[in-house]
Amino acid sequence: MGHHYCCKQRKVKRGLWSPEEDEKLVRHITTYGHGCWRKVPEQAGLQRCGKSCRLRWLNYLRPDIKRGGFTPEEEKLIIRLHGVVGNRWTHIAKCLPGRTDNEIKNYWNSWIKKKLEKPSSPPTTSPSNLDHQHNYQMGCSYPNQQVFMNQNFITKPTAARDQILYPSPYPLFMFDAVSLDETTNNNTNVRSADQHFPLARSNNSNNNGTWILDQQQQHQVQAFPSSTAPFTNNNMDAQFLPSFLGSSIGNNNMVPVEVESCSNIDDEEEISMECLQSTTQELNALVHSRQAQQCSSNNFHFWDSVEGPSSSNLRSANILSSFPSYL
DNA sequence: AAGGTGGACAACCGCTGCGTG
DNA sequence: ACACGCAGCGGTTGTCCACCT
Repeated sequence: MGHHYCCKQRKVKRGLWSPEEDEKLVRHITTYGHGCWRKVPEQAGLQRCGKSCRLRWLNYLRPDIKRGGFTPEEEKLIIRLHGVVGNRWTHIAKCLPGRTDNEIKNYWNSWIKKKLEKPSSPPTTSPSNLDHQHNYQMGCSYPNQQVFMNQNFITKPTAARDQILYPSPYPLFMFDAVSLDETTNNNTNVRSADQHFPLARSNNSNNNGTWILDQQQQHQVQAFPSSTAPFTNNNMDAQFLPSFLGSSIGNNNMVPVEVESCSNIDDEEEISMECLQSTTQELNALVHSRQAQQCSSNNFHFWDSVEGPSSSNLRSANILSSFPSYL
């Protein structure tokens, strides 16, 4: 595939923008607004694609762009929000005034991801130590999904592993803390979600699917509608849950990595929590709007992608998005 | 000083979803 | 219901530059 439709019609310049081009674009947009982006290059006298103009404006020329390095607070917020929404950079960017999705994405890819993937030194599999480590594995993107793959776990039959990995009728990205805790009693390598993640299921007796965003803050989050329970232990393994820990991915692939616990993140950032709540509510709305259609057709996905067996370079293993791929 | 390497950032590409006819 | 145009999004690639050997 080639250029965008609007770029095929005429010769367009590509690559870095010159100061003159920037000036033309800024002058045009500040005077007339962007209107239809496709017409912008023509009206502004630029040999650029409208899409390119839009990107240049949004990511660089906008007057409210905040320049300079990310503050520790911003970094914490990014990590936290990424734990909720995954790679949905625009959602994260909305919570960081003056920052663009592209900037955050780049920052994440170049810095935070490395930080989170940094291998513990030296790696240890001692169960007694595991409780003090903040490790998680490939395939377990977020702290609330983490499962420690020690020898005991790896050698379990696939079904048993799935039972540990998917103990809840809820998707992994909102792990059931209760189930996890129960599992933890039998397997010390599984950590409770609420130790690491601000989302934990409410203890209310009717178990109606209400989740609490950071139990201390008591932000109520409706994660899934109470009326539907599309997943049962009987059907989830075969239909929804890939046994990605099967023979194709074995012990050798499991590289412990160290990650900062979310519990270390300051909770007093009111704006962060508001933003987090807002983002979560937005996502819940999405879930609500699509839940009936998706769940009833057994079309729910838990991962956008799973590291395949051919991958040998585990240091570069991606942080996998745990978000349902339809979101 | 010159070449190699890796990180940071900017820009591009292709896909998706939405609005409209 | 369908096709099309378009904006927006996220992944990927390209480029620049600082640092290292």
